Amino acid sequence: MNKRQLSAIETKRKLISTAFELIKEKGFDSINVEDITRKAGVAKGTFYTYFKRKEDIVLEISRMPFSEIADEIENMKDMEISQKLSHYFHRFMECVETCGIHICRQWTRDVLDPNNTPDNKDGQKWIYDVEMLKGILNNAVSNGELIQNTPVELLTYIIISELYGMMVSWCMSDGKFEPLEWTDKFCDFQLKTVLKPYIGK
Amino acid sequence: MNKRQLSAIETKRKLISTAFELIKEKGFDSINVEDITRKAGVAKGTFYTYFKRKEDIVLEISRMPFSEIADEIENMKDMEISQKLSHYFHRFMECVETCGIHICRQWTRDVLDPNNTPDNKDGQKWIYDVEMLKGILNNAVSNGELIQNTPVELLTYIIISELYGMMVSWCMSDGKFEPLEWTDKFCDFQLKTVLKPYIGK
DNA sequence: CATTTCGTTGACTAAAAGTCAATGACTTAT
DNA sequence: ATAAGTCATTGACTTTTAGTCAACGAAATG
Repeated sequence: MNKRQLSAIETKRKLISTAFELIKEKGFDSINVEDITRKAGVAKGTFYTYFKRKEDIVLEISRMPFSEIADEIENMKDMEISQKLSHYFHRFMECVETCGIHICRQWTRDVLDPNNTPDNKDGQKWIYDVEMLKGILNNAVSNGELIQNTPVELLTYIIISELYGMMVSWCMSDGKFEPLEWTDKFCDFQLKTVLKPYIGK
Repeated sequence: MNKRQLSAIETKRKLISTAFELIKEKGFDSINVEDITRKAGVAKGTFYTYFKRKEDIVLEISRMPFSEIADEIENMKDMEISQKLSHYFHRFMECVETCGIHICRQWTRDVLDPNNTPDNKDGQKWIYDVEMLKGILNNAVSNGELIQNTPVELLTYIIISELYGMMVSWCMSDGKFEPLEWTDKFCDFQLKTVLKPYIGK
């Protein structure tokens, strides 16, 4: 990797971290692209070298903390399904808290934005979550933890709904409650209930 | 009420129903304010007599179908809590289907939009839902259906999360599943589980 | 050293949201 | 009946900011 490529990566990194700070503090709509580029020390046009639309940077910002979760789950291969899912829930909400309300708000708005071009679809963490969860469940079916005719697709959507619902409610309520406290107290419980009919052996 | 006031009401009604059709068909971002006013047969400026921002009309559009639910619940005074909640879930999803994916998407985006001015806060169905649910639960506590120290506030948020999570997941998945089918199959079940520890007598 | 590549620049364009002074049909007062 | 006043309506205009692009020049290539 040569000097040019390195500085390009550095420029993009700088833009992402600057945007993270600015959005976390002031909110997405209160800042414009020039605020980001000015603070990052580059020209406005540079932003559009790395991002198609202003909105796209939020997907990248959130990808950072959330992507770690996938690796962590990967390392829990031999643990039982409820532990994996509990961990996933807990860490998801931890990331929600790390990102803060402005970024979670905007992230949700982005994913619901129909102008979000198909090229960005892979920037949608949403997709990964669906696949990751399906993987966890399918795995549990393979090794007999869950019975053969478990409705994996359906359970995936139920579980994801719960998580996203929690995040969205948190944003809507302007952060009135503690996301983590809530997950730890109630989601685990609900999780076990949803899975119970399908537990094998 | 004189002729002028009547025609003003009619103008607003026309704008709302025209916007409903247009947004349902093409999506909020694909149409502009002039598309709405042109089709409604009024000038652009008229839109801003009735709505502060383009976004505000979506809150009004969705208020129409959803507001009926409150009345229906009111008329179920003597029924038991699980029936009330089941009905609420079912009707909520019915309204989601009636509004269609474009409007549900934009509605969620609006409620999460920090530029949504405080004057509009009462246009946010969100608030009504929270209050209505709290009412149902508090009622059940009063008449002994639920035990005295039921955490009403917490349960309210859990139930709402579930509903909104379902709607948001539906929007995110581009309408891949049938909202109503889902609610009827799973939410009732989950609902009963969440309430079980607090059932009185 | 000549040539090409490509990250960077910032003035410029585009698009549509939102404004507001003027209008005239309708209401009210005399 | 007429004048005075009100207010819903109008559409040209302003504002804002996202997004474009031709030109630049430092670094890579041969």
